[in-house]
Amino acid sequence: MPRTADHELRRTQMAAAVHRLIAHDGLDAATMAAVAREAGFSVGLVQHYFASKDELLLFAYERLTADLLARVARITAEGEAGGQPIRRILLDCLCELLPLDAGRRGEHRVSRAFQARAMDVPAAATVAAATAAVVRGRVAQGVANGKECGEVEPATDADLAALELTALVDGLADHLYREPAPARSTAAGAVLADRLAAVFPGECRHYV
Amino acid sequence: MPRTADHELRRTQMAAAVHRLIAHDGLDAATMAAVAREAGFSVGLVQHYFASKDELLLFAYERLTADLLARVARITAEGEAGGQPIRRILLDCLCELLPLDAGRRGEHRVSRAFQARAMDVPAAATVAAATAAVVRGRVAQGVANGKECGEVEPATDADLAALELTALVDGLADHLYREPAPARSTAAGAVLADRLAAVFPGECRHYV
DNA sequence: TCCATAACCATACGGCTGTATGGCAACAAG
DNA sequence: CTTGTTGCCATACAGCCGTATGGTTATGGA
Repeated sequence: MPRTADHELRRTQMAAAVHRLIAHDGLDAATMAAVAREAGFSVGLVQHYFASKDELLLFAYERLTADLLARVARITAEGEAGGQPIRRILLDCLCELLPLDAGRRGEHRVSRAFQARAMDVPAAATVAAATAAVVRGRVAQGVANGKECGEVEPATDADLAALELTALVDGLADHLYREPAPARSTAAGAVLADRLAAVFPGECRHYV
Repeated sequence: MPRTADHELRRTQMAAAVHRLIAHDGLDAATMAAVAREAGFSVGLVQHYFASKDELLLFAYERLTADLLARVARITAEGEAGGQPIRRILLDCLCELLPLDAGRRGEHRVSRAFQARAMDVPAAATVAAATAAVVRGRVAQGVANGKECGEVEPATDADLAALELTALVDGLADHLYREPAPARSTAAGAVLADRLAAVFPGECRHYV
């Protein structure tokens, strides 16, 4: 066998270059030549690892959403380990989705660019829909769990509550990106906390 | 003077062509050549009315938001003329922003494409921010008016309520676009109506 | 050592882009 | 009926795009 390379590493490097380019200059800036330059490779090598530009962008999108979901999962795990009430864990998770610092602002920009692309490219639409469904499902599960432990009223519709909370955080993210003033951030946080408090009015009976 | 043409009409026709192209095939489909063909003109004529493609797209964006705001204003005027409570008027206005039929789905697609572009083009960002501010301001005004006539609790923060409602409708629009199932539409409508009922719990004392 | 094979690169190519240019046609004003 | 101006068009052009092609380099196994 000839020399070997770390395929996973290479693809990760190229996806990261795509993310950086989009975060800095938008989706149109992520050309093959620009991605290669940004990643420090030749155009030919990018072609070697991705059959087409579409495939490269799709991989970069999937990597982005996977990273985001992993972060949310980590926050959830930490909250559960720390014995936090579900309301608090969900608040942390949803706040993680807001563009509250430079890093998340960049991530939001990349995410929105791909979501716009998802309106034209079916494969990207699948990724967008799947990601949204997972997030909404996790929130719905949290609400359902809240009923078990007494944080949530039994009459609450978990799916409807999850739809409201995820839609709200999506919209707040857009507003926050347009108006990055600190006052806006605190307002958005207040709205989110208020709605979560409304859905989770009780205390977890396991800790009372 | 030589022969005259209706500048406003021509520009409107070209903006409409841009809208149709984006609604059907995305922002990248709106090339100069495609716009000219779609509008039934030559490329040179499009250049005659718009100094650059950026200017054309910006005009098309402004026209889109102006049309939308005009529709909202019309709904508001009709609701007031019909003696509807503010809660009901706001619900009609916000539902107008949801992609509930083919026409509004197309409009949503165009709007999102421009919003994505607004992340790269400052002039477009100005339009996006201004439009969002106007909508939020109108909702806040509605809440403030609701206090006057008894529909809203005096302790309600109008700006915070407006932020929540506009963010919610934005997020719901995205969810609805991804999942056009009728069940999702009714769920989104239920969430919106529920939140409006929470902000406007009272009845207008002018009609009691 | 040698060599098959994968990693990697430089470059060429056709196609499409936005814009610039030059010219023709039509109509209001004199 | 001219005439100057504007509406309108066809085409040329430079540049960038994604992709195809051919070649060079390096290395794990025989």
